[in-house]
Amino acid sequence: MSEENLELRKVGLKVTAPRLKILHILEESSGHHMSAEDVYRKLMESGEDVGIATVYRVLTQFEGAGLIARHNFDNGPAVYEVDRGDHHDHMVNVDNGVVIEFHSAEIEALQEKIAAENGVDIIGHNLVLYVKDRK
Amino acid sequence: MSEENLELRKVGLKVTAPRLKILHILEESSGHHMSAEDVYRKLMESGEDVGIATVYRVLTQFEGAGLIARHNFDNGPAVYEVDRGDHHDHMVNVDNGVVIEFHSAEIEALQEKIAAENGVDIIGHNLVLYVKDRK
DNA sequence: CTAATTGCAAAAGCTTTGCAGCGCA
DNA sequence: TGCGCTGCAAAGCTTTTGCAATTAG
Repeated sequence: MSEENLELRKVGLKVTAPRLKILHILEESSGHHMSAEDVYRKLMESGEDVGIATVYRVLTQFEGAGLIARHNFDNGPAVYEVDRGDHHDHMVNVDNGVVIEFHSAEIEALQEKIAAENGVDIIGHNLVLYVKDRK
Repeated sequence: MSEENLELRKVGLKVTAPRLKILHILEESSGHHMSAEDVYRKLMESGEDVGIATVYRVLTQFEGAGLIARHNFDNGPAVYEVDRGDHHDHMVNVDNGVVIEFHSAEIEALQEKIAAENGVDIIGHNLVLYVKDRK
């Protein structure tokens, strides 16, 4: 029984061909962020017979199960990446579309401090820096 | 000549009824964030005859002119607010939808530092904290 | 006068949903 | 076998666009 097989069982999802294929695509595209359309295109390229609706449904389930993380960069479609537990934020280079991941414990600490000052608890956050190459 | 009238001229936009009305709605709803649909609904309530397409076009123009700022909170439609030049980020209370604005010079400084470390310049950023009331 | 602006309706882009059939456990 | 899962097509929601008529400067 493969690892992906186990990952799916662990989160209570039936092990089906579409789910395995989609999870596999996301794992091998590690480093990139994939939109539902990107995943669907990859499936088509592999000659797989999976509907776009299934891609959306599976991505939503994976996200709910904590297997993947969803991000919304400004406009454009939502993108996903495998959630390795290492939280990070993103820098999007608007010149070439390259996405750099980063993490700042200091920023996170400041966020907590600000939330505390307002009497609330943070349950999630979204930080994206839009950048350009320095001339 | 009204102030709004001047604001429009200053950014090179013709002074038309739809633009004045939309700018007015945004200014009097200060504090809230308005989606295109929200603005359109207000126009309808006032018996104004403005198309939703015009609302979208005008909001886009206002944003380009720096009169207003656009935000994308997770899912849902884009929302706008008058840009008073005071940059700030947002905390969205997921329990009641309340949006709190905040600003942290420390966080901004850290962002600049991180960008510098990666050899890029920040041209914009997006920071939203999703929070809950503390129990 | 003339380019900018507008309303309408249609279309586009992304995502969700209804439904009947198929397949995992 | 039974419920979950799937593909397809249709619909939904937000936003954009083509076009002819209108209007600001």
